[in-house]
Amino acid sequence: MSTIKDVAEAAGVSIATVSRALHGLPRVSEATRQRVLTIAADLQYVASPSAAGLASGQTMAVGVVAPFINRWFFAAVVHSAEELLRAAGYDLLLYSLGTDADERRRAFSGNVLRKRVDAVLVLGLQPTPEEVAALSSAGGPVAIVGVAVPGWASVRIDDEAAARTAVRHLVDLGHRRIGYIGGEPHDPLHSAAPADRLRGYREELRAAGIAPDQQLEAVGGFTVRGGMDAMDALLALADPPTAVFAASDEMAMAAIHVARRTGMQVPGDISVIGIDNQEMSELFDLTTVAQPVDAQGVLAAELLLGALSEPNRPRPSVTVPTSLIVRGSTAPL
Amino acid sequence: MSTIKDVAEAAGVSIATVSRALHGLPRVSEATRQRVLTIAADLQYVASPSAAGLASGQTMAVGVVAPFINRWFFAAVVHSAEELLRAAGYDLLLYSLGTDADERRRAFSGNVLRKRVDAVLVLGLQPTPEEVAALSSAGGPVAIVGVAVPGWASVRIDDEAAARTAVRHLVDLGHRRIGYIGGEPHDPLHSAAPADRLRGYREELRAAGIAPDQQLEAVGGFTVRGGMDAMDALLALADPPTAVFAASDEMAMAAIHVARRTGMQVPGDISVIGIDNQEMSELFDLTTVAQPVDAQGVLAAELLLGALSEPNRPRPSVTVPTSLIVRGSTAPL
DNA sequence: CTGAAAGCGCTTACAG
DNA sequence: CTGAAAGCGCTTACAG
Repeated sequence: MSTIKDVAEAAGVSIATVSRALHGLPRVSEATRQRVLTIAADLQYVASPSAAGLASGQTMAVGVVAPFINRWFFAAVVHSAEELLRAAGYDLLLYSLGTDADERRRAFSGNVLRKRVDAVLVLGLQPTPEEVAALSSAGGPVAIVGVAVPGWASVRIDDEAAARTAVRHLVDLGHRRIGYIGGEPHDPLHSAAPADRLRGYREELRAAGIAPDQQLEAVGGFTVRGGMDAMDALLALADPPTAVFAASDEMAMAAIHVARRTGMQVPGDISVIGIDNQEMSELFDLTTVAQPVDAQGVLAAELLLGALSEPNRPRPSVTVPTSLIVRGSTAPL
Repeated sequence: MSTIKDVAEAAGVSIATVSRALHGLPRVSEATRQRVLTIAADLQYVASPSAAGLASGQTMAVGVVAPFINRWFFAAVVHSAEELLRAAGYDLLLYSLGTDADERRRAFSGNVLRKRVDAVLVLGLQPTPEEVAALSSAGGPVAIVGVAVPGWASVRIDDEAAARTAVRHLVDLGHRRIGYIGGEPHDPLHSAAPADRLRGYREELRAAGIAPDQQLEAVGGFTVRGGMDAMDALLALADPPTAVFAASDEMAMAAIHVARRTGMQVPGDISVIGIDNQEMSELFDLTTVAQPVDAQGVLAAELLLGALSEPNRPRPSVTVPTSLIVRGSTAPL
């Protein structure tokens, strides 16, 4: 495990020169730089991140804060953001919060992240004003995916518009009794998307002259299990819906499964539409509103890297477009 | 952003005493300890990981090396391992390798991880002997999920046995012409499971007196897209299979979709079985060999923490059981 | 029980 | 173009 001193001795220069050469700084002769580079490679020298971080004040790490890493959207975004971040020399520190409020407080307190990372990427969480203040005071730039936060760079889809697109599609097919499968009413994670999607659902119904009916709004919690339970509840209604809009593809697929298990035809007896367009959706022949997930990860990484290199640059708020993908799970009433 | 000096001054003690008090070390009076703790909390003091790491030689971080973080198995294992690791005070550094050979070499070189993390958790990769040597020489303990490596703690299922269970189920139903959908023949990631599952498939066929037929072995690459293509190929055979064993649920679901799209009934015309038992599988009424994914993540974390606290303890190799889950995608010939 | 001091391995003005 | 030296914020023997 060689240190900078080993490299310096082998090269016959000071450790300061080694440091400069390795960082591509000026004030090192080309000949010296080459010699140092060669020797460093020979010795398999890698600077100690702890020492470099202590001396420079930079950790060269980015914290990724998400509710769950094992959910399609978050995993996909992290995956596509990682490549850029790593190429820029940053390591990724993972903080998946689960539903633990304490864990969340810790991650957002700023004190933990402040000394560990240079920047933070927040996924799918709606931070409270206190959390925004705490994380912002940590000093480093923050980028957030899924919701716009003043002062932070953000990337998201227009959740309300996406929901309206989905409902509009069902309305256009002649449906009037349209169910909704969404998130928890009191989401401990304060995710942003669910509330916007619910609002979009209601708005588009109203725009079509349909009065929203609370009975038609079921809780799916963005899980397969929850989606099944929600669909069970909707089908048990005295006056069940003829179409269902689920706020995620996973819940939509669960809904289709439940409908079929009950002996109903999809879309013959009931139409189902989701949001996401994930890999599996094609297998269910699911009509859905597609959101570009790779693009969101890449954009978030780019915004973060931009903020890191130009701290005073304004922090953009980017909205990426969604698009209706009509497959076979929806049909005219 | 308070430092240990701020705490020391406020408490009227030396920084050495603050450090001891905060770490729960002996040789600090209870009264002093309490005072320091209170003041540290007031000041929201958190020790700088860089400084602590440089001084102590411990990073309090664990590196997670996996091919893809956005695949069901890896995401689920990371998720369940994270909780324990974090509770023990370790941060998680994510290294997802993709298919980039250079990136893989870097992660496995030992030099990168050595100075960044105290231990490494490898997921679903079959390291070469050189990689084992390199990572082992880094000094810290390594745990690996998905394959046994001498000298490393490991957690896995018996992939060959799981495959045999799946094939045996089909054979018991009377099938003789059984297709296989598996990984790439020349997997750049050297994943371990695919080869073992293929071997199990062939072995069980032989045990049933059936000669393996290369034509029935299709490449699905563990993706939905690949699974669909593989099934297309199998169904296009002059003498197509009456049953298909896919090495993952995702590929199995893709196979079912393709069969149905072709107008076939599942399981009426063709039976399909997978491995995993992930959340979605119930939606496809998929018969599968279940593997306990949470347990694997938890066990891997425990083995790693155990090795961290007792470096000389032997490194166990744990095999967790799989079980056949019979649903509705398989039927007698 | 407590403190002074060395040292961890770098980066970065400052001199030359 | 290069080096000596200070300093980053801790931990940890060593004294007392």
